[in-house]
Amino acid sequence: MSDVKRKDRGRVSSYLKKILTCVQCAVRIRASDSRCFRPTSVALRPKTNRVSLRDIARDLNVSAITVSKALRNHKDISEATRERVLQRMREVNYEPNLAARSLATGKSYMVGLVVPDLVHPFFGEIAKAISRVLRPAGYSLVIASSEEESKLERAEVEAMLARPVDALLLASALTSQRGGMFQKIADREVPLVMLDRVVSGVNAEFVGVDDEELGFIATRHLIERGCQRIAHIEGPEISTGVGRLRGYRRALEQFKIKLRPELQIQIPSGDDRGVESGYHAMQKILAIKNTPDGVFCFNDECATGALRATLDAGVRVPQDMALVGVGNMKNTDFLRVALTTIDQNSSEIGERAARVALNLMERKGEALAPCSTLVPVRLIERESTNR
Amino acid sequence: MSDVKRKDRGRVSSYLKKILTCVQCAVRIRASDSRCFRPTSVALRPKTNRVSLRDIARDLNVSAITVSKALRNHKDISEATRERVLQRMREVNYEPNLAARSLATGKSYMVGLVVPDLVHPFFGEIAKAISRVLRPAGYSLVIASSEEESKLERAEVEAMLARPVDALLLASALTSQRGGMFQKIADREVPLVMLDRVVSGVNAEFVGVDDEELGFIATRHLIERGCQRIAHIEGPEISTGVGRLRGYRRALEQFKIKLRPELQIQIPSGDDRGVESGYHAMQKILAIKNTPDGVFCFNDECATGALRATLDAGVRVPQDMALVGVGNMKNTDFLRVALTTIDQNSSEIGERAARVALNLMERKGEALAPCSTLVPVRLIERESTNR
DNA sequence: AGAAAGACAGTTACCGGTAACTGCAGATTG
DNA sequence: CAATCTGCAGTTACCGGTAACTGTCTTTCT
Repeated sequence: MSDVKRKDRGRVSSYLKKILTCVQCAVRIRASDSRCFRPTSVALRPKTNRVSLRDIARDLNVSAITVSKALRNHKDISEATRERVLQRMREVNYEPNLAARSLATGKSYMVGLVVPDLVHPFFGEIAKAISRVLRPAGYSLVIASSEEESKLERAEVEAMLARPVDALLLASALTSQRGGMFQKIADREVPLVMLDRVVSGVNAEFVGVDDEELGFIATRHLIERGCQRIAHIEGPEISTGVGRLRGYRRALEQFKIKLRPELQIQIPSGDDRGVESGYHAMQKILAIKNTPDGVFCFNDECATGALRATLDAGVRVPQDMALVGVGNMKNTDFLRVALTTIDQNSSEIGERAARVALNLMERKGEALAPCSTLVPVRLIERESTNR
Repeated sequence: MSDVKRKDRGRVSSYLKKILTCVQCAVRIRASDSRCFRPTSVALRPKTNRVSLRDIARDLNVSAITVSKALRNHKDISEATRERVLQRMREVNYEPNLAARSLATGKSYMVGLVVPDLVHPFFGEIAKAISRVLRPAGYSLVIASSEEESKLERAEVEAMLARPVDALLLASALTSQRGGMFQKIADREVPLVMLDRVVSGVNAEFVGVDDEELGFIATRHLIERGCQRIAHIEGPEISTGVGRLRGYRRALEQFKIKLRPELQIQIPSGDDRGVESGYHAMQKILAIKNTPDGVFCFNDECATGALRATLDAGVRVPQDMALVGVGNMKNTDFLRVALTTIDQNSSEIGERAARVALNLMERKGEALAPCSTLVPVRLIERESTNR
């Protein structure tokens, strides 16, 4: 009741005022002040002291769209006008406000990247490669680190969606699809590319390596080097850890080596303390009777720790113990014993992911079935398995 | 002439049309469609399928500002209305469009970070720390890598200014102030914090270490360990390189050791090929007659290369040759010979820089004189100087 | 010569928020 | 009991761009 009444009132007054306002505007336009709409109060001053498109328009006595068109090399602007506009832009150091453009066009030319750890060179390389591809296409990269925490990851992803970003690249720390984050991304129809790690139940583009194959190659290499009792320092319960474990098992199976569950030692999420975790895991492995003679380590960090533990225990590498890591981290070739490792080709991953994202952004709408892009891995043989 | 004429015409028609339009609007408002302003053509459909503030307003039969105020916990909204609004927001998964907000408020809640190399753990740590501080304050980090190229750096900085970002953190690859980039930043009055490296002639906040002090400490350590002939693998011509060199010289001077210019070998910008550069520089040093017995290396990468070259040449570390690096890179404690190094406390640098940026953003306007924030460094003694 | 097409600039109404002000009922005050 | 204050919602006019459409004037064609 009262609702209706209020509305009614509002309607009538709005009707009258609108006309009045318009008359005022027209009068002010007559005064040839293109910024006439600004209220007389101090209210809305420009918040940033940057040149706007309309400033240039006013200077040149043309309309704003003319300037806008000239800026974007739109066709129906004469060469003379365009030159005049561009000249003035240069003079006053004009730069379009991307927030405004984003609002008007619905495109922000920002791409979000969320990784579990910025410090890890693997993700650093990926970020670098992505940026290298995206930049020439006019996109900026907004990077966030989730610190391997699912809560933070969700928060960061939501912030990115709010920006909004035109596409999202995500190396997820999540072990499973929960909390509706992926649903939200899908609802917004923001192109999504999963990096390095797949999350079960999420139907999105993926770019990374075949971790099972990787685990297989690493383990087979140990077998070929004559290892009989092969342990595995196992990563966390994300797709990479699980995949590598599966590859390890498949290799043992294929070469008819009996699987001994006690030779699988799992370490927690392998960040800053990866080396330490590897050290402790290795100590456990060394304590097993009928000691293993080879270890496939989830990554180079824990392999480094494992190497240290082994040498500290007075066990020789590679003679008594062979070690393989993953990641081809810098300096792994210059540890006390150079480390055999699997190179994941991180910059290739980044590059591919960026290309996939670009494609998705361009042909948005006609959704093709999401694909996996698997980048080949490469075994790098060094001292730690050289026997 | 014709200009005036055109204007005149335009004025009159605009006057009439404006009134007509207004009448139309009022009529459509009567039809109680709050989105009445959308033209009848297919023209401007919402570009993103996300819920807007007005959608919620329509659903709840309130006005847009009411929703906006409720969202931001503005005071003059009743508890009941606020709850109703928030409830609906939750239901429809509303998230404000930050581009729109940015346009309206002039604040984007984005902070730009430009570093020379994303892969380098030093900058990775800094980025992580910055993000850790900025996130709780509601800011996102937009990161770009300049790959140590001044051209790229300028382009990235301009892209950031265009965004626009609320503040800029910059570890510049520039050796001097050229090209007006800093002028542009100053004109826009975007708070600027220089990281790690100062650029001569730029008057801005700086957060980093005292590189001269660092060089002094490193060199003094070599002297204290009994080195007599100390070489320096010198970094590029940026403030860090120059500062460390100066510290090296000051230490020699203070301890009355004659400076031999041939013992200073400069390496180019020390990125991906830092190890390699260090290797070659060390080869040159080893070829000098009256061979040095200690080397202060610009950073850990080149120290790693230097270490390798030394061992490859059959020279013992630390007995015949002591080495000091800078950066406390991961794994430098586990090279063939654990490396003595100077820790720069990168996450402290990042944290401080972020805080400085936050302060600048808050009390924008009342410009205080820019300060230098110097983070203390720490010598980490390891095997490579243990004699 | 008159009609149709083309080149080019301008008008309008947004995109989705927000600041500042206005309006109104009910409470408080002089 | 009128005047003022207060609490709460609404109106308006932006922020700085842009798409789609509308007019002119000129050129070209029939």
